Amino acid sequence: MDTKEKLRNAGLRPTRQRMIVADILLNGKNRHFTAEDLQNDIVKFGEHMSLATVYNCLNKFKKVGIIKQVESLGETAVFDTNIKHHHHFMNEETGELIDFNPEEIHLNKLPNIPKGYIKSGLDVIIKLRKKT
Amino acid sequence: MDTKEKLRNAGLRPTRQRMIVADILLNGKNRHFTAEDLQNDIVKFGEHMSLATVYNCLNKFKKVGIIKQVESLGETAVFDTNIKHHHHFMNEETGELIDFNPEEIHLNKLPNIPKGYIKSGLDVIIKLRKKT
DNA sequence: CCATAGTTTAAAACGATTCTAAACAACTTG
DNA sequence: CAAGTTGTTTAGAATCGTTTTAAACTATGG
Repeated sequence: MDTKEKLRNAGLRPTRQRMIVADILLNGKNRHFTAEDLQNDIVKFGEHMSLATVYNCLNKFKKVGIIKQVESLGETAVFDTNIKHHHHFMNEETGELIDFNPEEIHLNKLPNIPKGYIKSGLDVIIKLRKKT
Repeated sequence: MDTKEKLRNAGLRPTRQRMIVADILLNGKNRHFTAEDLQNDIVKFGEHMSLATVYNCLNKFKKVGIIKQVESLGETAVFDTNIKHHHHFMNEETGELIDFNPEEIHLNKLPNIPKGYIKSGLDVIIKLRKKT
């Protein structure tokens, strides 16, 4: 399936800019990147695109599920008076956090730590929605 | 132990502003809050403080371990071409991410979901440091 | 008290992201 | 394929959260 078709299947107009981005991103290899990373890649690719367009494009791709955005707890810093190690429930709609203790979760198999690294922490976020 | 002593024990000068913040935060009840939330509380408390000071203060408190900042993956949006459900290793020093599959982690006990909510997701972040 | 080093502040600077509004390009219809 | 509609791109401005600047201020140790 070529890029144009991929975009159409996703319900997106195959514009010049989206084709470029799709060609760079959807080559089978997975990657993590910021909007600026991608803009740099676009330049290396011999093209140019305004950062606003990069964002537009990524947000559309995200909306139709071609890519994901890595989970983060939003853009503003949240502080916590609970200094014991603990995990969080997060209300997806509001961003509101609720603590839970590490004893309430049991992890008995953990992935192998990549070579050359040691584990320095582990955080679990359980996302919640209001029951309807 | 009074507030002044608490701050001194932590190695911080007990300034007027820090006393106010400590009095508001360290009352035994845990809470999540942003810098702006706290500034509003300070106003309700009948005091005033510039937002820069609120940030300074929270960052110092964080540094000495009186409070924590809720984990987040930094301030810039990170996108991911891997759209399957997966978790992340994160290099704490660089922010670099590495995926791992959900099968590589076994969660056999999960905390009770708060009343009125349903679980809509679960993310694990394992933080890494370079082995020395 | 004095001197020093640390702290507070308003205002400016900053970096990431979104918005604006105008030019433009893709799609639909006839 | 022409014309009109609708969606997209863009530069530049705007916004938001946070940090820096530089000057006034304050806690601390002698």
